[in-house]
Amino acid sequence: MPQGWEEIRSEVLRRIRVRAWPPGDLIPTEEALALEFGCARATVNRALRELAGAGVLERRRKAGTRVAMWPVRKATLDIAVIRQEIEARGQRHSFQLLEQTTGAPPVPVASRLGLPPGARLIYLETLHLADGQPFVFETRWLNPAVLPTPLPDFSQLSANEWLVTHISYATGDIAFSAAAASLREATVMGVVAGTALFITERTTWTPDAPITLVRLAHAPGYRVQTMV
Amino acid sequence: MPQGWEEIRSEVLRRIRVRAWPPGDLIPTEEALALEFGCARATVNRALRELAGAGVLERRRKAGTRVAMWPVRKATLDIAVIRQEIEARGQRHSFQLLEQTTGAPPVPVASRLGLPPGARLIYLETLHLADGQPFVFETRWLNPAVLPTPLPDFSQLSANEWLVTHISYATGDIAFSAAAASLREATVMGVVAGTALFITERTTWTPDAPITLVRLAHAPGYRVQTMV
DNA sequence: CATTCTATTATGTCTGCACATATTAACCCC
DNA sequence: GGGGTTAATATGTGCAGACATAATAGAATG
Repeated sequence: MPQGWEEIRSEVLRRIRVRAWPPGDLIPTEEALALEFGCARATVNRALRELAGAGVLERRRKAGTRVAMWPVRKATLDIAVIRQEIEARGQRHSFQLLEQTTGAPPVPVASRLGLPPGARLIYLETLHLADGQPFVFETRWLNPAVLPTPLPDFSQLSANEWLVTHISYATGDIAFSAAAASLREATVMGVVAGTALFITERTTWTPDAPITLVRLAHAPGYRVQTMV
Repeated sequence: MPQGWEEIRSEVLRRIRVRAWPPGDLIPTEEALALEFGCARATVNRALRELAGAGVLERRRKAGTRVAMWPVRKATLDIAVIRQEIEARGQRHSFQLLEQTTGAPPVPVASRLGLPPGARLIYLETLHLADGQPFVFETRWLNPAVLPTPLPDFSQLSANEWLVTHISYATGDIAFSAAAASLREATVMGVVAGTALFITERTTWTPDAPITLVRLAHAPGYRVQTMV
């Protein structure tokens, strides 16, 4: 049994769960709770702030704190480097650089990266293997402006890993979807064309320039999982 | 330009991004940073704690704070009630209860919920529509022990919504995957069998008992998106 | 040389206080 | 009653100081 702000957090959560404080209800002020729990207001604040961050409470100055009417569950996913993800499963990671070219990307790619249609980008196709079996097929458009000259050798160190270690903490967005395997994907991954694949798409930016747009097609059976 | 702990957070992040503090690097102590920024240690602590929560920093007592070597990006997804999700797109939500039976679930379902193989559960099939078009096909196993008698009328208020409003803030886990549409799913959703569907699976618990296991098969084109 | 004990150190958390800020509720005046 | 101003209030954030805790590095021991 913890004590301190974590105990207050769980006690408040307990009261919400047993519906002592039902959804939409206004709960006591920080001051009142501090008095009840015999602690400083800052401690209560810490606990309630956490719950508000998790979407359980809604807080507004002067209006007070109320139990969220529509609990927008916030699921947090850990997005790791592919090699790490495979090794965390106890498997051996390897990869093959299947293609590397330079050219003008399709219009949707350029526009998503905020580049003019004629911009020249590097295009990479990499197959990542877990214990020798296809795991992820990575297709990537990469902005050469963020790379050194001469270019890194992406057949030795995967672009995935090179970027993480050489471009620190860019921002970006991630999307998940499902798609049927294209002929190319099917061939590379050794599955029947049309197989349902789990797709991850990421766009990454520095404050100044776009870095990369990558599409990861995961082998059948892949799952992204969270503990809430 | 903010000031206070948020300014410290962005300044630290900036230094990491420009590689003044490269991955794996030990950064100054809270005390040193407090001195540099001319604020209290608590303020620095707040900023660094946020960055550690985001996976950018790794902190250990006595060992100090270092820039994460393998940035495990934490993507946060908002999981809303289906009706809300549809209405947020500016579409009209409706649903049809297609089936409601009671019986022993398949063994994998029972074991995932931690129930004995013979336990009797309620089984529901619900189709959610957006502007009259199939949006999500929901198949759900529900523990009757958490329900009142008589049972709620799930043809009037969807199980999805009933649970959210009557069972406050349970815990659980969420998984995403891709799967080919089964014959049943294809028929219900009006797609060709084998179409790649985006699947969400959720297990939900109270502290005492399992509540529900639900599988959501989303219509083609569905995406889950995050801003990091 | 290996191992256990101990002191040191950086972070984790708490307290009590203060002031800032957003927002509501009350008030006044027309 | 309507509309705009003002006061009250709950949360947001800040500070300085204190002690707790974990983990390391060094000292003492076999």
